[in-house]
Formats: sequence, C-alpha cells, structure tokens
Amino acid sequence: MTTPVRVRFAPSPTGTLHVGGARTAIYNWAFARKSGGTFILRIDDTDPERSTAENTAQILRSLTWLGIDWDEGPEVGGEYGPYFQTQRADNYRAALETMKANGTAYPCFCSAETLEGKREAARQSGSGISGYDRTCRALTAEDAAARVEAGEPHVWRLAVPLDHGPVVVDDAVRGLTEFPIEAMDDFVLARTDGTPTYNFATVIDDADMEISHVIRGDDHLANTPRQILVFEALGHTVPRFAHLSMIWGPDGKKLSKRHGATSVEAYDEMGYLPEALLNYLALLGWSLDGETTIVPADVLKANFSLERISKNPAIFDIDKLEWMNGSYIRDMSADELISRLLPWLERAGLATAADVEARHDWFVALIPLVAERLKHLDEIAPMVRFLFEEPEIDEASLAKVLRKEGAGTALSAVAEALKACDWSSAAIEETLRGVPETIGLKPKVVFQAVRVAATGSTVSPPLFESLELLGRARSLARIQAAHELATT
RNA sequence: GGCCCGUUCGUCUAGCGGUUUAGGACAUCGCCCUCUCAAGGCGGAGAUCACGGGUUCGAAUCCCGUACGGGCUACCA
Repeated sequence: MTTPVRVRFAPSPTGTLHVGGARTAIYNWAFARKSGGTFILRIDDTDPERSTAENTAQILRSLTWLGIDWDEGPEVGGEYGPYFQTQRADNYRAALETMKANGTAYPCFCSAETLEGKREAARQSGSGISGYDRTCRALTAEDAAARVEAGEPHVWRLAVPLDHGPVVVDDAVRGLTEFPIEAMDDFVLARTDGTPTYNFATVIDDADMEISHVIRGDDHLANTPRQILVFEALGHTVPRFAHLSMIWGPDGKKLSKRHGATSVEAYDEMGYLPEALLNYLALLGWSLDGETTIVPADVLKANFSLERISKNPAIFDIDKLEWMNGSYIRDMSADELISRLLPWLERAGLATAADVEARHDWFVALIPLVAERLKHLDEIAPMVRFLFEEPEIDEASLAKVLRKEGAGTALSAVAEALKACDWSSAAIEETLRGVPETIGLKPKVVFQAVRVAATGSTVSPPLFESLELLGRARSLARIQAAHELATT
C-alpha cells in the first residue's frame, strides 16, 4: 500500500510572499490536488528577530488571492498542529531527548570564537576540510554529562555515523545524487539557548506531520543529506524530495527589488489577475506538454507531475506574464471582468458598485470595447475616463487633428448628420461613413476629428460604439465644442 | 578550498538513442484585417543543443573531462 501524499509549504514570515515562494507553494498545492493528498501550510517562524505577524498575514492573503487553499495550517487547523514552529518546542525537545538517549546527539562546549578560529585555520591550510572537527565528540559520556550538569554553556550536535557510507538523495527532479559521508559535519541541532536550528526543526516537523514529499527550493539541496541523517537517527522514514531551481531576474542574477516587483501582492496592485500569475508561475519550470501555454488552475490540478519539473533555473519574464494576463482578461466573461474592474474604477472615482448595478447593460456593452485592449486592470481608468468625465483635449491632438485642414468642415457635417440618426453603434457607423464622401475628405480625417472631439485623444476604444455609450446629448455637445475649437 | 547542482532560439520550454531540415509560446520583424489603438490571421528571422573527448551503425539525448553560472560549507532560514 502506498503512503498518502502529504506535502507542505513552509514559508518563513521574515518578508512578504515573493514569486519564488509562490511557485513553490503552487507546485506543492498542485501536487497534493493531483494526487488526492493533503496540502499543509506551516509557518517557519523560528527567527524571532525577523518574523512578524504582519508578514504571516500577508503570506496567507497572497496565497488566498492566488487561489491556493490549504487543508491544514493557520486558520483551518488540523490534526497535526500547531502549524507555527514557535509553538512546537515540545516536539523538538522530545526529539532531542530521543537522540540524546540513542547516542545520535552529543553536547559541544566549544565557544563560537574557538570555532571561528578553527574554521579560519582550515581555510588557510587549504586542506579542503571544513566543518566542525568533532573535538567534543571525543569527550567521555561521563565527562560530557558532568559539564552539562554543571551548567556549562553548550549546543547539541548530530553525531554523524562515520561508517554510514554515502548519503543518497533520490530527488524527484534531479535524480540520484550521492554525498560522501566525510563531507557531513556534526552540525548543530539545538543552540545554546535550547532552540532548534532550521535543519533540525524542519526534519522534526516533517516527520511529525508525516510529510511524504518535500518540494522546496534547491538552495536546500545541499542540506538534504544532513536532514536525511536526522530522519535516520530518529528512526523515521525519509520523505521523497523534489528540489526546484531558482527564479532569476532578467540579468540572470537573483531576483530582487532591483528588477521590479518580487512580492505577489505587488502584482495584485499592478492589476495582474491571480489566475494569470498562477499560470505563469506554474509554467516557469514546469510544462504540461511543451505546447500548451494557457494552463488554468483546474487543468494544473488535474495534470501536475513532479516528473515534468525542469532542472534549470528560470528567468522571470514580465513580458510573457503581461501577455498572459491580457489573454486571461480577454477570455473572461463580461460580468466577471466587470467585477474585477470595479475596484479600479472606484479608485479612480469613475464609478461605484451602485452605478454598475443601475446601468448593468451599459457596463456589459462596454466590456468588449476594452477587454482586448487591457494588459492589466489598472489600464481601465485612462481608457474609459472620457465616458465618465469631460475630456481634456491635449495640445498634441489639437495640433495634429483639430487644427488640421478640414477638421471644422468635418465636425459640422458630422454634427448635422448625427442629428437625425438612431443612437445605436450600427446606425452611427452608417451615418458617419456617409460623411467623408459628401464633403470630399478622407474617412480617416473625419473619424479622427470625431474621435478627438468625443474622447479627447487620438487613441481610444472603437469610435461608433464609444459614441453610443457616450449618448447622443454628450456626443453632440462634444462635437459642437470641438468644432468651435477647430474653427477659432 | 571542499561537496553538490545546472547549461536547447533574446526569454520560458518540448525533446528522455534513430519519427528532427531541433517543435511550441513570449518578445521581435513583415504582410493582411482596420475608424485610432489593440486583438486576430498569415509569414519571416532567430538554437553549429556551453565546449572538448569518448561509447554507438547512429547522440541534444549515455559516459568522462573543461568552462561558465548557482547552492551549501552558520548556534540564518
């Protein structure tokens, strides 16, 4: 029988959720969903200096925004809690006691200065040997116990089994890797103040929570053999590992603020859709079939596999994310898009939820005009502002269009023709298309004049539909006003 | 220094010994559509598969080196 899949995402709340962490979360989550397993969220807040409750809250918010739900963890609880490392001290203590009792952990009394000196000496000699020299491991059990009893400051170290042979890591992404046991040092499990180190706490939690697969960043790959040794010292089964390569900035360097936004929240604020970010991130290191680029969450959950995760690091390409975001915007239903756009319209002071409700059909009619022109939601306000407020005609458009030969003639002819016109985009189009020929001007000249008059800009959503949405009265008034501008 | 990992178009990737004149997507260029901008359609350019040796009838695919990049080597996570 196979053990049930239990995976975890264990962020450290020392900062906000960034895109790299988000991708790790997505892979864990997708893997759990695909295999009918359990996705656990654990907060690794063992660093009291840098961990904050605000960061934790922000991480939860970002995950939720992305559409990632967890089966166990903060807010939802679960049988393996608590889900904050700071609340699991008893577990670490108990595990350490077990290791003391079975001789796989021993106390070390060397001071930090002594160790630093030894490290420095080792570096100088170029012997290639690094790590702790196991001085205190040579102490007799009685001697060590007596010094601990006497209250001498000490840490607890792992007694690496010297006869172990190479530690093999069977990684789901990288394959088999062997680490020589000689390269493993007796690393610190518990600090002088009794708190566990990361490499210890994480193993205890993964063991206690019965984690079946550890899917995490490959900066942990070299720590894996150390952690395996702890699993073994405790007699626990070792989980399957899958190490994900890093996400880099456009210059091939570690992704940082220098490259623009790194936090998930920032993408929300820039008007990106969570489903687009999720899709983009999922494909940054994983592929469905090498052909498909649009992979929505449900497809991801039904098809994700560890085998198709790529080994090489990926560069974050904002251009592709933008394109993907536009693609999701275009594929969205009108009502859905309206609800996503509303916050941006509200923020710009253009419309409220009450407006949308009162003029629902009008907003639905607006959607096809803007959907294929938006790359991010935040672009909506400048695009449709002219429908809500009187536009300012900028100097460039004035010079380029309205002050050009024929503009005045065109506008008065248009105003005249439109008076008797049904106010539908089809009728408006038919009417306006007749104008150029009667006054002997190019269609483009006429239409651009009307566009600038109605929208204040040479670039706008489609003209006839825009006029329809603007309404007869406002359209005619603007054309009239522009006519005066053109002829003065 | 030591131990590990990675290297296919500018970018994300497909490829897991012959079906490959190395496929798709973004970006880019051109054409078409067209009331502007987009979107869309069609097409182009773009990768001697990091390099050098092997193994094999045959290698992007397997092995060994080299180079470059990265990680770990903390009483950080």
